[in-house]
Amino acid sequence: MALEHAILVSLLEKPGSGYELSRRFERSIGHFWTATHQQIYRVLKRMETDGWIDVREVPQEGRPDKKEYSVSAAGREALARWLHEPSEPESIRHELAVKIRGAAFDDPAALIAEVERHRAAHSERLAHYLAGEQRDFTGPGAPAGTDPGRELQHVVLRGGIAYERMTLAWLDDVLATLRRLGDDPDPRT
Amino acid sequence: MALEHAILVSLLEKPGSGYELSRRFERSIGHFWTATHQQIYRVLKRMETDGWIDVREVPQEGRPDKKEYSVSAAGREALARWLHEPSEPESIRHELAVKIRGAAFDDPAALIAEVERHRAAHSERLAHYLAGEQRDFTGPGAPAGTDPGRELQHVVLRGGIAYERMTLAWLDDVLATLRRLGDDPDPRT
DNA sequence: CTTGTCTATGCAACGAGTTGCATAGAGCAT
DNA sequence: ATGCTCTATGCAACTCGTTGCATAGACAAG
Repeated sequence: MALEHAILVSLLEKPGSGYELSRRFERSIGHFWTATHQQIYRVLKRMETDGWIDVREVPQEGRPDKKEYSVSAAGREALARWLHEPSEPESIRHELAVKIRGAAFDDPAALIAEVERHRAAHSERLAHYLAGEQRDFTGPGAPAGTDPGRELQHVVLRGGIAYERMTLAWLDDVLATLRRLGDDPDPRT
Repeated sequence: MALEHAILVSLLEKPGSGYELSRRFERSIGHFWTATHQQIYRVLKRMETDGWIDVREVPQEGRPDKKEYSVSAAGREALARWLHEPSEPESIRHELAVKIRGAAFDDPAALIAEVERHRAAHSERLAHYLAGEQRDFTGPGAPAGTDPGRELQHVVLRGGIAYERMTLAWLDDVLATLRRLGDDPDPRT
């Protein structure tokens, strides 16, 4: 039930259309919350009905018109209410972990390529986060000053970076374990 | 679409009833995959229809009878097929991250108690994982030997431990940031 | 003897999330 | 002309996941 609130935060950071939101959810926000354009359009409609957001038709040249959404006073209140509610610590759903335990009943070595694929994807994500951090926060061209919004965006990004680094180290551990089991499936023979 | 496969892995590790599975999903398996008993009963029924698992009525004393499920040959094949399919790297859904970015439009200091609650929960989980690791893998009473299944369970557990340690460090970073913003909301005043 | 807890299974309804498809204007390449 | 990609929005159908409720036997506490 947090997609509404993720959209509110994103629209407060910068108003935009459903399409633009879906692009943002592929990028910065998507690092910690994903959503398809379908979900976004449907939820935007409900939020509009509930009076959480205002719409403005924006005619454009060279491309279809868009509906630009921005957060209303009622939307800000809804966000504040949610921020003050307690929430549950996240439960992880790691498909790869299921596969690793499942590999005990199949060929562990067959998983190596799959784990390497995941490792490459996480490595790419880390590089992407680090580039974003340089660009927006720590690099020479990054804006100076102590804007609370920027500080908070930065600490969330640092979380993403820490997550990817931890995951890379763990996947190396997994690969070493799988290779060990492949080399030496049964030391008694 | 991995709940079926998580159940297959769990039943291969040890056959059991829907109730027992739901307990396991609260514990070891729940560390990387969660499910309520409702979901488990529904999926078990479908898996039985599909011939992936066999049932055995087990009369019990002092408690209601149970249906013990075990994986059939077709179930093992289904698991093997899934293991050889590529899967997408996980997308995280971190509600707390949304709240942290949202705090820029509310009072950042008001989030401190919430973050501390999460920190305590993760700290408890870490202690729980470490106790399990001692008991089952690294402690003096732990079984010796190089069973591939145990090795793989251990590497998954190490992943959980790494995740909780990383999360605790990040939450400390978040707390420091929130406190800094609270002490010094606007240095120009 | 009633209340509460634990084991054990399940239905019904709802909400969240995914997938496939459709439309439509603009620009670009062949 | 035709097909391809990008922006922009949306419907319909489906699966996944959660919540509330119901049943029922055994046991323990008051």
